[in-house]
Amino acid sequence: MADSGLFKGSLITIILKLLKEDGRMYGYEITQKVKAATEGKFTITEGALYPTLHKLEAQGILEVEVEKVDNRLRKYYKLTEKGTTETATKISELEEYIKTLQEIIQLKPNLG
Amino acid sequence: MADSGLFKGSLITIILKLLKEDGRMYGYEITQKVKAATEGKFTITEGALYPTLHKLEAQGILEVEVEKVDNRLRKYYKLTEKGTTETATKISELEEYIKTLQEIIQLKPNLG
DNA sequence: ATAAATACCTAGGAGTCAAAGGTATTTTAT
DNA sequence: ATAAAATACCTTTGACTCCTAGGTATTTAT
Repeated sequence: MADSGLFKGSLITIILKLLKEDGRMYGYEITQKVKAATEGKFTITEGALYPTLHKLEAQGILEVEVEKVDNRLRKYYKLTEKGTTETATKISELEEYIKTLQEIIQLKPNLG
Repeated sequence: MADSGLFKGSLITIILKLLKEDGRMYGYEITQKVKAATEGKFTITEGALYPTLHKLEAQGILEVEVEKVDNRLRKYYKLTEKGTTETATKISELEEYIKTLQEIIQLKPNLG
């Protein structure tokens, strides 16, 4: 997709997945991790990320621990119990969606 | 994704892919084909489809042939030459996107 | 006779993400 | 020493995509 942006719904699932694997992360760390893990193919912008983190926190999916490192603020996010369940759901929905999408994209011409 | 709608960008690619395989199709036919091919998992709504067809036509990606069948109007769409190129691009972009998405979703925990 | 299916359409709204701006500190390069 | 880049947070506004909900008209099934 070059730089035509993230797919609808994928942002939240990506965040949850990273938190599932890493235990806890702070916002800036998430942006860097995604960039590194995808070799720059995906970029999570801060304008999308921070509001989403706040929303997930308000929904009880994430919880926050604030820490001061080198006089700079860091807000570490991690999954709540509800968030862990939600993550599993989101990931399998995404996998299911991708599977269906691939089936369509790989449709062969009607022979005959 | 249950019925939480199509991913951003996938609608156009799906339309183009179907037209690539079928040669020409009319709007209503596209909605039925997608429903059938995905066993109801994807539904292309008419409110999304028709404006998109018009847009693609305006962009010179599709062209139209109007026919009257049983006194009912049908607008058959097919790819222009430009549309054929565009289709190839969109499909490989989508495949690339899916690949990256899967890499993220299948990330394993950092051992150690 | 009525409902469902076929076939087209649009206006308005909801939701997701990005662009572009802001603050403040620390590190690196000059 | 100074300037720039990186780290780390944030919000407002807007673009874009798709859906909801309505509409018209004909044909087929009940």
